[in-house]
Amino acid sequence: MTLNLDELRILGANCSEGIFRKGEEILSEGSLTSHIIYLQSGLVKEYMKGGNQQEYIIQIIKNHAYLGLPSLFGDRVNHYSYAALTDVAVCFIDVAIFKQFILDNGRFAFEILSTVSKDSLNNYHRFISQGQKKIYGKLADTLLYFSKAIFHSNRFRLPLNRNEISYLIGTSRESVSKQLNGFIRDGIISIRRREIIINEPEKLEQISRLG
Amino acid sequence: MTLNLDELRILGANCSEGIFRKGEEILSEGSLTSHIIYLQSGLVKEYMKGGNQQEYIIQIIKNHAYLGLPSLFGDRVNHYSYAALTDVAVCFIDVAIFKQFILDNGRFAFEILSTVSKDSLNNYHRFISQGQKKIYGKLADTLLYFSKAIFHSNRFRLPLNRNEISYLIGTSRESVSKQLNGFIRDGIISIRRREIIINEPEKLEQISRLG
DNA sequence: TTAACTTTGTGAAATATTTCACAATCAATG
DNA sequence: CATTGATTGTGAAATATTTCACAAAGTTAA
Repeated sequence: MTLNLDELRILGANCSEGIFRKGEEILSEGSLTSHIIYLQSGLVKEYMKGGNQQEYIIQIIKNHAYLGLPSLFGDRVNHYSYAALTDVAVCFIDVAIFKQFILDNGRFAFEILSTVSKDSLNNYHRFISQGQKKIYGKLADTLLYFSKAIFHSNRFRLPLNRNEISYLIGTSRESVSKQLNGFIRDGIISIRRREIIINEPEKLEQISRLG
Repeated sequence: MTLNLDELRILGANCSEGIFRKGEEILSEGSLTSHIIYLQSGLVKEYMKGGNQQEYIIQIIKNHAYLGLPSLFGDRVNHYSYAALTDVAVCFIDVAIFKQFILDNGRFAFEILSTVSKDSLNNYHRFISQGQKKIYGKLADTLLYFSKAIFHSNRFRLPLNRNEISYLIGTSRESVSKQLNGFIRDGIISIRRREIIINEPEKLEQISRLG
């Protein structure tokens, strides 16, 4: 941590906790950013609302991360919405305090800059590689994303339904269904309800690479 | 500008100019970031090299912008390549100096953070909306992007060939060709060589919106 | 446990996109 | 200005994806 003791005390005094249940919306796009939100535990989806009750999912965020930094520093308004995929604990930090820390403490500024930058690199990379791929490539990417970036395991519980997966990779629910079952038929993965087991990660990597 | 006089003097002493001709590569991905590059004039494409001489274009960058900030703060290595689309003038700034400014000068840190954040918002938005669209939607987006974000005019010279456009939106050269000519047939745009005139911007907006 | 609702699977037809194979045009250079 | 190499256009066939219309499981709450 790059804040000094005084700063930590100030932060503690200006931070209030919040709990959200699975499915609840934490923040809605378009709202003014009065607080910055730090995700202490749980999984959150970052998304934009489209017309007719569909949405575009940007990324899944796991604990120990800030929600909406680019909106905070890039605009006066939140560009994305956030909803809890599991039960979630967050901490609301006053925006003015947070910004003052950036101005006063170079190391903190540097750290936040790093965070935003890493996030950008990761997301650009994901978007670019998905934009060029067929559905099987995109789905392979997504499964590996959950397996490697989120859960660090070949076995995990999918936090999204088929519809949401389609919002994440830009296809239709039905195509997700069919391709997922294609992977099952080929023995590459197993699914029981939402529990996923990746039997052949190498093969999935290969599909991801070849697109 | 948020640097003070001393800082500006230091910057001046540690900055060297560079000129690149149209088509030249300015920076290649994978290289260590020894200098940060400020684009003084011209247009640059930011891209990743794929296998077999194709590429993925992330965005077009115009003057008065830094190249590769996310790589600088997010990693030790450049993630993207940069090539001149027109003749280009840049300024190389020593990385150590630049980082020191961030640590020492909160307002400068804040400004750079803003820049990186705005860039993220813009690019995410572009990627998301493209990921969900058909070719005509993507192409409409691209034409509007050049018209509004880059050239501020309904009449401009395309800085990319058809292949590069396809790398930008993730389709094939032929599809770009056909769809572009579709727009011409519908009277929405006119093209002479690389000169584009958008005759019906509203219609293009509408196509972009409907996807 | 049932009833009501949400999520998922699937085949067939309708669309969209890519690929291939050339032809036509353009652009640059000696 | 002629030649060479790069860029662009295009139709037809091959693929990929979406859409529609249901059926089949799951899930939740009384």
